[in-house]
Amino acid sequence: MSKIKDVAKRAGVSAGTVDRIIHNRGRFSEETADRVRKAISDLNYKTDIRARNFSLSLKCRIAVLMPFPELNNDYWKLPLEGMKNALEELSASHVTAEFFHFHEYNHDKFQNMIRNIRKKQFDAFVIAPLLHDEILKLFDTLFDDKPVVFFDSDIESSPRYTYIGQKSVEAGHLAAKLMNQMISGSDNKILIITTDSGNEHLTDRVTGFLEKISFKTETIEIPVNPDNMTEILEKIRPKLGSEYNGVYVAYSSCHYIAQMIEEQGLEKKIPLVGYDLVPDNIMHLERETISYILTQRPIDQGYLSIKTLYKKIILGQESASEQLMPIDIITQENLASYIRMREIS
Amino acid sequence: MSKIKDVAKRAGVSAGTVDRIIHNRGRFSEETADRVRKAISDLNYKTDIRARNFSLSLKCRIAVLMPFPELNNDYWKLPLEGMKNALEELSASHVTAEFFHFHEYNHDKFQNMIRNIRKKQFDAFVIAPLLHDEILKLFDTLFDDKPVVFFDSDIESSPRYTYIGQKSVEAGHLAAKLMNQMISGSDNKILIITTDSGNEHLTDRVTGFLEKISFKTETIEIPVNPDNMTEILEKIRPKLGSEYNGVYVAYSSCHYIAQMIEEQGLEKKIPLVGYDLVPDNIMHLERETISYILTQRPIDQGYLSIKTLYKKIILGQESASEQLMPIDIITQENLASYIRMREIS
DNA sequence: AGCACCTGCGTTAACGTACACGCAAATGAG
DNA sequence: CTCATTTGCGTGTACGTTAACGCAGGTGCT
Repeated sequence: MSKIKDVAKRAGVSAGTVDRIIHNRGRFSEETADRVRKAISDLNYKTDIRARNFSLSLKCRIAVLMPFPELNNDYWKLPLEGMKNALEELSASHVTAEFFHFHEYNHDKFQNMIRNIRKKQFDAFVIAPLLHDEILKLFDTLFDDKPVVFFDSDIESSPRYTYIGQKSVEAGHLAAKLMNQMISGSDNKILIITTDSGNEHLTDRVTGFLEKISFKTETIEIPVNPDNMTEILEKIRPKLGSEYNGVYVAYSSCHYIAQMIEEQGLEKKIPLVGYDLVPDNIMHLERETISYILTQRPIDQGYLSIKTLYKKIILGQESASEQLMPIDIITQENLASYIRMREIS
Repeated sequence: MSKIKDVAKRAGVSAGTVDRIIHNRGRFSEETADRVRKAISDLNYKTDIRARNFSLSLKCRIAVLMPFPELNNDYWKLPLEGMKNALEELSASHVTAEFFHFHEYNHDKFQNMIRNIRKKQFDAFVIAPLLHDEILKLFDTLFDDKPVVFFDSDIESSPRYTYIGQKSVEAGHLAAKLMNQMISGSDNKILIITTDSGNEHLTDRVTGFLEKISFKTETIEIPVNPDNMTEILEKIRPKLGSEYNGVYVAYSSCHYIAQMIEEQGLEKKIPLVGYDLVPDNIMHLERETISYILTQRPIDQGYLSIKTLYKKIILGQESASEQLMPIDIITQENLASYIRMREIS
């Protein structure tokens, strides 16, 4: 391995000059630059990243903007867990993060949070961009040219660095295939449950499902923060097993239905497909009141978000502009193996 | 962040002494050691890993011992791919590997390979320990105290550092559940295909399957390197769809059966469950002649094998002694998302 | 007592890069 | 022709840890 001094000697200049030419800073003549560049390629010089890191003692201070972890049936705890894993792994590399949480529908508090972020210095951002418009405005006023990673959902029109996430239409297709397979006979009806949040993932998961399902369907939209949840559920209860022969829940609230199925003594008789390995869903998978849970690796999404910024800022390695997770099928039989995996990090 | 000199000052000694005490090397008195340890905890001193790496300029030269990549229907290309990804990511950290491939049943050539390995210097080993006894002998004569990672299968009695792999009985259970779900009626028979290799994973996958399958079964053992493969297949062909109502292949050769199913025009009529995303299986998944493929993330196994050694040798971070992969269910609908994932890293 | 050896610890160079500083030569303005 | 400014490049130091080296004082042996 040749060093910067070797290059300098070969080009007949000093190490300082080589450094200036490599980083295109300070002043130098084009002729020397050519000689130096030739020497670099002759010797196959690569700057020693360890010495570089040591010398620069780069820091990577990340601000994470995402909903409160306990929202959506603890869903947001999952990417959070992945981020914490990455941060621990990289703690020695001076990668740190500060977390800023918000409610999806409280714009005032969001603005307040942004004011807090402005008071501090960050080198990069990880964001679940649920509040499209608010986030877009920040590119001019807050992010400057600092790298921004979106996870969970994307704003394609934005100058973000990378999106780490999911393809939800495909997930809907898969859910429909599993449902089709579990139900025999033709005169059946599937209940689809979603919310009125306007969340793109949810509409995509429903659209995909409808494209491939072989049975009649009926869709119920549950409000985001329902004050009358029991009432809604009670309307569904009597129809389970009679009118509805299967249930598809497009988000993490699947366990509510599982609970009712269990109370009605209909386990294993009503196929139930939902999303996300949140604690209540795990419990019902174990009892087989939920047939299948689909996930797009939220823990990995969190992990990769931090890791991607580390690679860019500390190692100077670029990543793909889109990193899409596979759709995992989880059922009673492989659940344990998934939960074990979490402990690996 | 306090530095080693701060600790030294506080304990009234020099930096060299602190270093010796931290690493428990050289000579020092217990009294000074106590003072220094107190100073370390008072100041919450952590050795700066970047400075440490820079100073030591640690190298991690890994020898990888595994079957030739093209064996088992290209199966071994998968962990190999994961290792190459890790090596590229870590190239800047002076992690390098040399690959030594063997045939599972050629002991002479294996010994020859070992002689070649002895000629060079390695800091760590990654091994698919298919030849149990041969590998066990190497702990005394080759590995010394260097860390050894086993992947794919394990030798629990050995002093290896970590095992990265699979739980195959569970995979068999899952395969049976999927098969049960795809077949209605009761008077059915499932064909089970395995080999006579004695490979533990295969027997476990069959055992697990038998524990949970609801139908009659018949098992055919195909020799490892069959000279009469066509003959064997032709015996099966006429029974497909008549005698056998489903096929379970416990290893990566599933595509042979898929091919026959296609030729007989029995697509989607005969459920077929197999293992591993090798190219031929991918093709048949797309055509839906294979219903489900199960995998235990061989690419990740390779990736983690290298990464684990990097963490230990370069970062000084220990890993769990067993890292088990989840069992992934792959079908036509989520296949694309899995293949996309490969390109992330 | 004399000598060899051991113990505990301080000193120092080395690792390779980045960057601030400043000198000398070249250039330009008047 | 002089002085100020710009250009091109060399010098030197900092970054924090490691580990070789060696010194001073103590211990043990003959």
